Parts: sequence; structure tokens; C-alpha cells
Amino acid sequence: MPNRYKLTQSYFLNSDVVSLAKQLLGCYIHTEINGNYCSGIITETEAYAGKNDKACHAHLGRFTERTKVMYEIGGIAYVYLCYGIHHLFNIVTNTAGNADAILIRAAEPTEGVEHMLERRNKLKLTPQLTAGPGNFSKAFGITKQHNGLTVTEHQIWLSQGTSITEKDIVKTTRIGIDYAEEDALLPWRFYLKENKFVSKKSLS
DNA sequence: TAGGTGATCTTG
DNA sequence: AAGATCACCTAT
Repeated sequence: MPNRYKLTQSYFLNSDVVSLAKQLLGCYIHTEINGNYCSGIITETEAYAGKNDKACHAHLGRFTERTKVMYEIGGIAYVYLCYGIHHLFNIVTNTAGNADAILIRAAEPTEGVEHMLERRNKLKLTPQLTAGPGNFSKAFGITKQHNGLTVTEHQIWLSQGTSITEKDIVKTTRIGIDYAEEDALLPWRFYLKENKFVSKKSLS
């Protein structure tokens, strides 16, 4: 694996979840699960801004068995089951009590593609192998059993990537949150403009 | 474009 | 205790 700087917990304590969601683009994500090492470049993220965001599971301080890890200190995983099938991977950010999180929606594979293909039951590397939050998590081997684990040590960790500038980033609305009324219009989904490993290109 | 899928949450 | 909901994906 390339020698890169691992992102430490302090990186995830940023109180500006929207700007951090952008900064994660271009960073590497690594997993080593059941001995299978994989890595990829993060290409698509969404920001969820805690209690004041109608699209966030922690909106209005909702505190349940499922959402409780969102209130912990930044730098841990929030993984939950969506539509009965998909394990969606989020990184909790900010200091404890804020419940901010960033959904990782897609990545471009760099290492361990054979493990991704096997987990996804595919033969060829195509964008849909790792684009879309359910596909991404499955390819990288992330499941609900990683809920609450740090993303700065073993099993799941991130490292610095190439620097990305504003002009490389598309900002658009988040997906699948029509119930969030006016917050559904916030441009809090970010992806790398020239990258094919993205779940859904915005119109225009 | 519709249907599968099942944990989670809300309501009665 | 039951029904609605859901940060999605795949194949017709």
C-alpha cells in the first residue's frame, strides 16, 4: 500500500460538516475485513448536519437505539440497514452531542478489486461495482457490525489523497430525502466531476 | 419503472 | 402488536 498519512481523529472533529464532506473527496478509504485488504478514492459524499437538518436521522435530537452512535465523538462509523438490504456507511463528525455525519456514497477502487468483485458477485470492474452507497459498502465489506467502530485504526481507516480544488467538485442536492421539505434543496451532495465512479450525475 | 427486503419507528 | 416508512438496487 502506498505510504500515505492516515487521517486521525482530530480530522473528524471539524464543526463544519459540509466543508468536511467536500474535503473527503479525493481521500483514500481502506478496509481490511476478514483479512481482505481493499482501498479506493472517495468520489462522492453527502453531509448530514445533526439536529437542525430535516434529512438527518438525528433531526430534532432524535435519539434511538439506531441513532445513538451519531451523538458520539467524531471519527467513528455509523452504519445502518436501509430498505432491508443495504448497509449504508457514514462517518460521524464534530464533537460529541452534535450528531453530524457524512455518508460515503461512492469510491474509485485502487487496491483489492478482486475482493470487491467477489463480494458483489461480479466479474468485471465497472462503475456500478462501487458507486451508490449500498454498492460501495458491500464491495468494501462494511456491514452493520462495524457500527460504532473507529475509522482511524484497523478494519476501516482513511488516508490523505491528492488535493482537490473547488472546480473539480460538483455540488448538488442529496438523494432519497424528499421528505426533508426545504432541506431537501440544500446542495450537500458532492462528487468529483471527472470521475466515472459516481452514483448519479446531476442534470445540467 | 416497479418491486424486493427487513429493521426501525410510530401509532393504536 | 401491527403498519408505515426507508439516506437503495436490479432487472424487466
